[in-house]
Amino acid sequence: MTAVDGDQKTGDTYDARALQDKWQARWAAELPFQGSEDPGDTRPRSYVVDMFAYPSGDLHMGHAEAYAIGDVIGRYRFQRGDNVLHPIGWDSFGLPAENAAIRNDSHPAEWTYANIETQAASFRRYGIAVDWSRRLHTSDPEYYKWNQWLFLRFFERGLAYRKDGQVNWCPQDQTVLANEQVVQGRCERCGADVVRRGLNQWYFRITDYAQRLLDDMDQLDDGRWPDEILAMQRNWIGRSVGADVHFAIEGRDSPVTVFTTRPDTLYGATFFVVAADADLAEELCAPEQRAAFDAYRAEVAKLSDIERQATERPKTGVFLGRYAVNPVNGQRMPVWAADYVLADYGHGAIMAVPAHDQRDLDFALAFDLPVKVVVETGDPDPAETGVATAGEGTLRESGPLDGLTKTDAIDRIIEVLAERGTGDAAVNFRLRDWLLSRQRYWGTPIPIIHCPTCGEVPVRDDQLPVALPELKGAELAPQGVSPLAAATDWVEVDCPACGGPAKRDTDTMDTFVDSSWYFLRYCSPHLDTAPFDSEAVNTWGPVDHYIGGKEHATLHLLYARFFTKVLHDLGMLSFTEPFRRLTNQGQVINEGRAMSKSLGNGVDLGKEIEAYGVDAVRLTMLFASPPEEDVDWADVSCTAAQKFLNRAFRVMSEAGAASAPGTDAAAGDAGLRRITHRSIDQITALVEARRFNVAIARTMELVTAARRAIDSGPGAADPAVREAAEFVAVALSLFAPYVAEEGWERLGHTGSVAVGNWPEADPDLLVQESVTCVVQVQSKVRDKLSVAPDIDPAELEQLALASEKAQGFIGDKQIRKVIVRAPKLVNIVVG
RNA sequence: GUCCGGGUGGCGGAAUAGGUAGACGCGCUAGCUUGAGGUGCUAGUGGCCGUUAAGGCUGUGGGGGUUCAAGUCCCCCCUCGGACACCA
Repeated sequence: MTAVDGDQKTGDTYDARALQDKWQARWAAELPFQGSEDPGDTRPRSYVVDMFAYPSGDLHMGHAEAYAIGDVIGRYRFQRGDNVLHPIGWDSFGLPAENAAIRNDSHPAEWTYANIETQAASFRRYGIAVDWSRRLHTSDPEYYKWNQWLFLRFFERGLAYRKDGQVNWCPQDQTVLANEQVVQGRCERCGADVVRRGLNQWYFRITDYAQRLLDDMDQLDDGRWPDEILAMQRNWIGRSVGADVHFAIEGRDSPVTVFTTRPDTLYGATFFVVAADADLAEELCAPEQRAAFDAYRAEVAKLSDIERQATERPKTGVFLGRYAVNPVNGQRMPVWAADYVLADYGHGAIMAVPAHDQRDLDFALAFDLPVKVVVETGDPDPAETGVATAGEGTLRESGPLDGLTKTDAIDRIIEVLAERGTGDAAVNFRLRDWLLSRQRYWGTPIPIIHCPTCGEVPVRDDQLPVALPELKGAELAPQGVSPLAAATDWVEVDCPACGGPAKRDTDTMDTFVDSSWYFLRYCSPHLDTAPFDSEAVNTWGPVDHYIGGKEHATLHLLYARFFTKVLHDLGMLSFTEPFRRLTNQGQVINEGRAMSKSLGNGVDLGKEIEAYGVDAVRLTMLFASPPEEDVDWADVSCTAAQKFLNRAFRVMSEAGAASAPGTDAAAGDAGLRRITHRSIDQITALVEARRFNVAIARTMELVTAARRAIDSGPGAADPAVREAAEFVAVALSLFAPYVAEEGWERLGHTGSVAVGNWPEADPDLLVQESVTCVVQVQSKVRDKLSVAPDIDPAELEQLALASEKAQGFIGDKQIRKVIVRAPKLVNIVVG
């Protein structure tokens, strides 16, 4: 029984389950939430997108929170009369389906599509106002075909390429991972320790867009995206400014370049370090050091990322038996290989300045290398203290830089290097290219054919999609190479260029490719000639409001921005940023912790809905805290939400029974009307500002005011009561759509409340008859006066000074000053 | 270590062009309603002092400062959470 039992005394209550069934059927029949493509439709367009769901099972509390927030935003735009596009889809490729298929000896599609249906039914029950006709699934060939098409466009532009490299390998999932998918040395998905592996893999050249990804953030700041996300992306992109310096290496024809942010310390460089796993280290190693180097390299290769990144780990390395030459003073510097230098940042080699860089100092002290102070900072000698000095100071023992400040020295040395042709100003980014190959089955096949004579040959557009071969069960078991490799019939093809025997690429794409552009596909989800209709996308897009979790700060949200810029450059989009506004919902936790099976503190969404009804669950989530804050389910009460909804429902019912729609509100009780219009004014602003918890609080106040008017005021038949009750229905349609619909019907309306009913507040009714003015003496409140809102300041001052209570505190003290802020405050300063 | 957020009643949270701190809700207390329980309704509820009362004092992590006035602005510190983490 989902109803709250009523009895003779409490009057009408509603049965949540009956309402859910009734209105779900009505919405399904009447389709009030479709986006219109009619060019003659002049309503303003709103494009609201929730991050689509992964079909891992049924919806859980986290979905309930996120989709409730997106739904309020979408429903508000519907109420404002916009032409709203609020679509829904599924991110349906990915590992869990594959693992389930291996367990159950089935095909990943079975598990995937069954879960999608379960979730779709739950979404309908949850009452989200979406356009079901645009539904998409990324695992449909009609969708992933366009992943392949887009890949080929990237490939043509050199933005998709293959290279050998040390890649992140998850030994559990038996696949490589992008940098963004390695979280603190572990696989983002399964938590296994990631190891390094040398492999030849496909990459997207996201680094080409590093600067634009930074620059375009000025379209996203000022509260449009959370500062936190922008900061995380900025850090992830990691722009550093400094110089490239070319060092001659004895016995090598060409110099080796290093990047440094401290070129001013060049005279303090005492040794040179090459990343141990870089090809350069291999090349520079002198024969007599070969054995030591090989042994060291083998050590390094064994380390997991976790071990490698441990902060207190002592510095290790090996001398390569070679010398570099400092371009400014001819100093010979021993060349070492070490794993604290990263192969894929900068040039994979550094000049080491131990006096002014802590890592170099640690290394120097470990291997007894010289420390030379060239910036006098006033701090004690690094060689003695073990603490490098990185602050401001004055240059010394640095030739032409002597006496300069750090900042001036940086500018000067860059000039010197440039004059001599041994260096230049340079910028470096921490961002790495996006590794997109995956050695797993349930994803988009990479549409490339490898031909022994022609090399990498793209599949022709008219041959797309390259559909997945049918594999299932044990055939999908991870083996370190893609399961696709075993499908020999599928792999072995003729080369599209020369016709000779060739092989398909057997890797699939990272599923983040799918999610990098799905929000564009919604605008023309059934188009079969292009990934999306540019005109439709340019009309709807960019997404006005995007809702989803902040765990995607440096994953999906970064990739989607990158894709949008590339597609813009390809002439397919008019805009360069995909999401105008971003809201990150908080998590639903329980008893202070994330819900988890091991803690046994999970809360089942289905059971909560069963017990309290959808409306009460939605309202509870939205009222508990601001959308971006976490909600602790142990701290909230669905019962309270249920009680409030019943109160609201009774007000709507009683008003509906006592008067008819269309009643002129002007004749109604003026006091209640003022409250109603103030509510309209405030709730409008609060919803616009995404402050749903406060908007709900104001709705509660309005219900209380209407209740009072019915019970001890002008009575249920007063037109002002109807006006209040109708706005209650409209406001609740955002948060608790079922009871809002039913209440609207009780109010005598036919059709849905959900679209185009948002009222404007009447400015005349926003003016209060009287306001409370506080009278302060020495800034402490001593009296309160009821005054007209437009009271003359001089008159107010006189009233305040005349206050007996105020006089009691003034006594015989002299009045020094009177501050009047009519009509709210008067402060009398004595002394 | 660096970078972001936060610290307001017993609890979730309101209030920032500086101007009545604690809206709304939970919980709690009392009363009405009720066969009982719940629901519903009414009143109260930051702390301290005060015989109930009237009233007073105090109060937004701590300490300074600006101001007639500070939860809000400035400086210093403490603390909690998150992200990144050998990025040269």
